[in-house]
Amino acid sequence: MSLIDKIFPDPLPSVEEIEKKYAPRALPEGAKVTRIAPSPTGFMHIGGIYSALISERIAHQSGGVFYLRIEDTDTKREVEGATDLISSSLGAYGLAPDEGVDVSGVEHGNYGPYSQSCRREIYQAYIKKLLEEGRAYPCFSTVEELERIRKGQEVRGERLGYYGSWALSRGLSAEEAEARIDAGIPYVIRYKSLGDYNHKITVNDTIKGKREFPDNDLDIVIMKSDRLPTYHFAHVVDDHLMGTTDVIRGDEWMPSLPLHIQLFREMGWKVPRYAHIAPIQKMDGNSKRKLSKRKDPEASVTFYDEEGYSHEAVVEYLLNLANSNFEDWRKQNPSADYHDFPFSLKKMNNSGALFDFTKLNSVSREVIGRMSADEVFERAHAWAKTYDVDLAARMESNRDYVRSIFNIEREGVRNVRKDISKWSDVKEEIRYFFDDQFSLNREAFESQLSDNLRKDWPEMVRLFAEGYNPEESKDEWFGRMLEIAAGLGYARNGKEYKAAPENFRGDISDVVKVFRVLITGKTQSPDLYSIMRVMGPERVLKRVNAFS
RNA sequence: GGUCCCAUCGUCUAAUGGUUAGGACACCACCCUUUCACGGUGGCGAUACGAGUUCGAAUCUCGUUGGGAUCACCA
Repeated sequence: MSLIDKIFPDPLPSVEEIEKKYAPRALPEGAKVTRIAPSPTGFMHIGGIYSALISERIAHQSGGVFYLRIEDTDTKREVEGATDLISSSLGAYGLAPDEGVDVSGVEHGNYGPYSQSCRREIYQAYIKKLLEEGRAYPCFSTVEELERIRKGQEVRGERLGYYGSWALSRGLSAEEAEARIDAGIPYVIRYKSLGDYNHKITVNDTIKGKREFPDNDLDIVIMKSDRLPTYHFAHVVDDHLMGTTDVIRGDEWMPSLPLHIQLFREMGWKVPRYAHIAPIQKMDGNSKRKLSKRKDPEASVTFYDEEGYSHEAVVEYLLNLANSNFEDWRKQNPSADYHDFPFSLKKMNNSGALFDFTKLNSVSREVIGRMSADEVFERAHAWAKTYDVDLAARMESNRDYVRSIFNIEREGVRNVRKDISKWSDVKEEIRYFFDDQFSLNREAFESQLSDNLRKDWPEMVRLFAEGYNPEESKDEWFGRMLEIAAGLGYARNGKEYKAAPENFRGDISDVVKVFRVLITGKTQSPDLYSIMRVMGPERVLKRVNAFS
């Protein structure tokens, strides 16, 4: 039995068979095939959505295909249910792939299987071929040995890695290798690199542009001792077979680009276009770092769900981060679908951007500002059902009431009020409309008033209650406010007051403030007249007369 | 340490050798106004530093400084 038979004793498909099965895709000219290839670690990073969004746009904008491939070759890190999380997150953000595993766990597409753990034989077939051609070899170095090599390189000031004379197993004879396999010594398969470190290769990245690197001369591991491929090898095999035209991935892969290109050429395959995207970062002290799974809650997509950021808002924010001209486009096309925005990889910046909550909130307020009251209700309610059941119940039993609260300064208004940036804001926004959640004591009330107001409010309240007509129009209501103001020595408007403050006890805004605080408990609220109409006369009078 | 990369307002960025260095978010002021908000107008605010090339540099070159990525049987 030869060395190769000892490594692969079981029958493997031939590479010809495999190639035949994965026929080139019949796609129109210019159509791009992209993928999102996450590891099922049980964590969905916002950067994953970012990269998926970019890949999805590039594919679908060109009439191509966007697919999902699960990179589960690291069995140690794998977490159960992780694939579901990936599929459902993509689905939720409107990024459902054309091929790959969907939310219900069913696989679609003709280029599968789309989980690397199910493609073991495919990788092995190609590794076997490499072995037969003498382009790969088994390596028996232990971790300790590797560590020793590294130390040796360090003390000599030499470059780190498994290459040249440091590549101990490279020169092993077939007999020696067989003997070790027979002895049950664990091994990996390494690619025998022919690259010359002193030779520079140039790569052309769609985002980063032309880059020069020393060629790869490292004999990297292509098959681990668990007989699964490493990322490097799986990437090359899969993206070839699955017909990826544009590999869009995080720029932490940039340094291994010479290796990947070398591998593509070794296999005799067309090298895809590469686009490396810079990570979303965060300020940590004086330096920037990637959004961290451990330290930053906002790194996880679940955070946005919990906070109640709408998916559109997150998408628009991300789009904005990727192509800063998106916001100009949005201004020009306020009601257009974001899918109509011409996304461009070239417009992406090649250093990472800092995540900015303030901007996210702003984008988000705009997004919600575009929604109808019904939409706001439905969306907020859907969120509340999972994240705030009390709120959900309240909304359900007061459907029309809450809907009309949402409609204050919304539909039919020139400029929509924008005070909700996420669904978790809703609770606070509607709280004071409910008697059981509204409480205001005299002290709290008076503490928000000026000295003059503290003296005058009982009279204001008396006058208000006296003339209150629940059916009055906004103008009538305001007319009465003006009368009350004038009668008590308050200016009719701020201008008048400012011109001669010594002549007045305050201005109309002070008068309104008394009622605003009585009715809402706050000095800030939407249009008071609308609030009163929504609340109804009973509630209004009760609150206005609370301390009289 | 080796390799590679990056550097414009606080943040995201525009300006591909000639602009009063533009916009958005945030902040401030004013206007509108029934407080707040929305909206409108304006303001604050940047080419990291040092040389060089050029009539002219944010832009090209070199250096300095600062920052990032990577150097696994992880992806």
